[in-house]
Amino acid sequence: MMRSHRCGDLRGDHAGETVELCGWVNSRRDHGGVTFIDLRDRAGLVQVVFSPGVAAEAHDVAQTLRAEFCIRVTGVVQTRREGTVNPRISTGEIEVAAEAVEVFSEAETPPFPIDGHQDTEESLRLRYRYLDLRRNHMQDNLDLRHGIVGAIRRFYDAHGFVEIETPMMTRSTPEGARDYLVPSRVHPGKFFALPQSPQLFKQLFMVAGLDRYYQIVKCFRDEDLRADRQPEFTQLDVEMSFVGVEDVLDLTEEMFKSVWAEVLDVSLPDFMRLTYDESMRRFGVDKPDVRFGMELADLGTVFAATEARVFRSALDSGGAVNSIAVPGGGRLTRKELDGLVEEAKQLGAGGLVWAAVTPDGLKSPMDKFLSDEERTGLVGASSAREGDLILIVADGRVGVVHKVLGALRNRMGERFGLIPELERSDPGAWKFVWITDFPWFEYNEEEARWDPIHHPFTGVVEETLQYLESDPARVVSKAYDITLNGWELASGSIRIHDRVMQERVFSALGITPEEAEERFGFLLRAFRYGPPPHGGIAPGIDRIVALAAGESNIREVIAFPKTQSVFDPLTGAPAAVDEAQLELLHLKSTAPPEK
RNA sequence: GCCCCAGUGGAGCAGCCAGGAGUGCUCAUCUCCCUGUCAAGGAGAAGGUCGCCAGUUCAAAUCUGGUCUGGGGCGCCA
Repeated sequence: MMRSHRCGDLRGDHAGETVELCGWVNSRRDHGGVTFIDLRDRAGLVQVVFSPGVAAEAHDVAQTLRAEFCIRVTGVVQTRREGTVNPRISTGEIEVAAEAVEVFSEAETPPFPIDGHQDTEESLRLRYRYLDLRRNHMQDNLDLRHGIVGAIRRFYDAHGFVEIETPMMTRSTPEGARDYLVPSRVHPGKFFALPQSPQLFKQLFMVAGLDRYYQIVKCFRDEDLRADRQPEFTQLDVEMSFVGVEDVLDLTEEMFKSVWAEVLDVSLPDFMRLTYDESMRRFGVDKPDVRFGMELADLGTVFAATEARVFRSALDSGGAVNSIAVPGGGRLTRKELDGLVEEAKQLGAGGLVWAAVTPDGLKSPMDKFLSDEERTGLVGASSAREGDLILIVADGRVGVVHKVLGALRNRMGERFGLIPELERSDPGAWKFVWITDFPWFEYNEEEARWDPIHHPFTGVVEETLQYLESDPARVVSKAYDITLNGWELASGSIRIHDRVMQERVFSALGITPEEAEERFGFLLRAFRYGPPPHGGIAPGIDRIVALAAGESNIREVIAFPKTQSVFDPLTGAPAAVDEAQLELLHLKSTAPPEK
């Protein structure tokens, strides 16, 4: 070994020891005589002192060192003189008196500072990701990811699960997200698809009797990116046989508790549970951030007899009038209020009615259309206090009302500082919520048909089976999500294991037996051979780690992520390929030539 | 496909609303000084086609249109 210790591991106990350290020059403080180097490795920083009187040769070399040179230092650990201790670094009680230094390699001046005192534009960080990953912060994130993945594996190992790999080159299924395709050289004109999830394979494991399966696996979806979405991402894929909804919920909750205990030393309380309906009614979204209040209020009763046209027509057409009360929102300027109206329109609302609760009563563009009872009822039902701002959305479509107010609630929560800063050691900082009883179907306006909210293999709650053909909106599924602080962390369901039942569902989805055979024939065939009752869940690893790390986007916990336009500034991928390569794959590009 | 924000020496920002010479700040870089600093300090220097293209104007970093890149969001994401 070239080194005896890691820089960041040295402590007072090491005083007197001769050590060999390898690392990068974090900073240099040259006093002409004595020269200090902060040496950095994965474990952290340590101060190295070069004194001309102690080691003249090493001191000469120290003068030539620059940021990010990779070096080895041999020296003696000594406790620092009184008054020179640095409490801001973990090794601050000691320093290393250099006796010799070896320069492994010099470094050009880096394109951005590595010592982590200022943010850098992300595209630059990604182009030089290897330098970005030199930062202790990024290394800590990757280390946390490793720790979480390890804890997950230990948990499932201890519960009798077996990790099995599934193919990366598989068959395209036209539902769901767009696929990434892999052309076949051997089969002209045919394509493999990269998996959006190993869904069908894990169900086949259950048919096979493999009982308890899990896998930590890459999945691929060709959709537009977000802070919590990358085209390739990692899932913890889990499936179990002979279980119902409660069994999966219990075990998964136990898993999260075990990971948080092991990795963050936090003992999580039992997870909150909300049905989908309750979540939508109270928070307007199916991934509620319950770290703050500002819940939606239903004003249907208040405005039951209203003359105000926007409210009247919304209620008459079977829609809803809902509000939120933004604490302290009354201080917004007219311009800011106009901005909110614009935001609401952008989100799909016809408009947004605001009403400020002032000492002189309501101040609102709607005020003249309201009766006294309505004014009182509005403030009361919205739980608004003086100084608050009530935001009201009315629409003939309840879904629009929820969507707009749900989004505004999240934005207002952030803008008005209602979301407490994450205190990672506080069990109360982690608001896990189970969302259950999802509707089975959602209406697809564009295609004028009913689509599954989860996927076509999702089980149906028996009591609602009767509506499968007559009233799809009333069918409840055996699907569930875990959300954490407003992020969807996991999705799962109990599956259909009965072939006849599965065919009935396909039929309700408008999938003919021929189409079903074409797309999922291999699953249906498998289901002829004694499939067990089964179900599972698939938490997103990138999101879990990002939340645990306190990051607001998953790129911070992925070593080599892509930009929002699906580009990797480091490698330049995606890139053009030779005509010959295309020919071999029986492909011809129709893309216009590059400028 | 759509909406919003940003792009100014190597990094991070201010300047833009209200047009008047590339003006400023912090850090980095280079030279010199300095034996206890720790985001060292002091003195000096070098470094920019204000993302790009067009328009308005006597004059554009600044106003207008377009475009590219990055970020946040809507749509999309079974």
